Amino acid sequence: MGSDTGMIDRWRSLSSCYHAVACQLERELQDDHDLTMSEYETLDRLIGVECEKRRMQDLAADMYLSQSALSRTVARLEKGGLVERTLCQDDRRGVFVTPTEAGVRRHAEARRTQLAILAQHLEPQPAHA
Amino acid sequence: MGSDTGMIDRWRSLSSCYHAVACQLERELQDDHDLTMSEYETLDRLIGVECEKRRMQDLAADMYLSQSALSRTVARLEKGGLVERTLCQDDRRGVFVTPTEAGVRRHAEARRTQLAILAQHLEPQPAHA
DNA sequence: GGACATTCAATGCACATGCATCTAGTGTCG
DNA sequence: CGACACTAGATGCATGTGCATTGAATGTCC
Repeated sequence: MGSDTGMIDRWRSLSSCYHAVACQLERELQDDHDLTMSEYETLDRLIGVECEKRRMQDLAADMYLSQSALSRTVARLEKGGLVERTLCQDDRRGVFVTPTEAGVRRHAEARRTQLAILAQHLEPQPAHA
Repeated sequence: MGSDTGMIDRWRSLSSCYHAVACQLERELQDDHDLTMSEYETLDRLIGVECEKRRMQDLAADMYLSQSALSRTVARLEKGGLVERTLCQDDRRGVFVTPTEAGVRRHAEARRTQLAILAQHLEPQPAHA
């Protein structure tokens, strides 16, 4: 039970740290760049990869979003002109998602906001500088 | 920029760890105890304290929930018979929230689920056993 | 005491999410 | 070829959330 409370403490600090960062990210990405955190993360996954074409499913794999949430997130990004959805010829069930030029720009801008916020919250303890 | 990517990595692992735990908590608390994670957390804050009377505002203070979300969470708990809301006599704007007997029981049951899940995810790295 | 700012909690509203379902395209086995 | 299981992604629906506002009670200043 000593270990129980230790575990709970770790969970609480993990949770509160996460929420502190997430809330601020959500707010500032929205205010300054008109992006949801999920939208930013999605763009980020699309751009941080050599091959700039990814199927929905591949995206979903390393994101915390459910399949339906991702589908709608991509729909929003497309509506905003930040990504394009194209049918996959090999397997016509699949959908390729590619960032547009505007998407790349928006991501670059938003990234600065993200870095600033992360620095603010995560910098103090440079576990492995 | 080396430090940037380190920071981003830390954020990603924080985020993915949080979501892994949170998703499972959300699901199992719901399925086994008919509780939202927020509802459980609220009960937890009410019970983990000697003085068993807390104003909404005090609750909100050490929770990640917004004021409105907390208000509705407490409303749901009350509807489910797990807490009671009573007017605060000193300051009649305030509201005291107290767990009912059923609330205490439900919390105790749910706590076992929580501990099991936390152990599963957080135990592997006993940073300070 | 009376007007005005402030605080606590509740509520209208818009929205992102997850679950379950649906549609369409693929694979498989006879 | 034809039936049936399976997979990819979209969508209906219910719900939990945050922001902005409201309503009531309190504090403050003259």
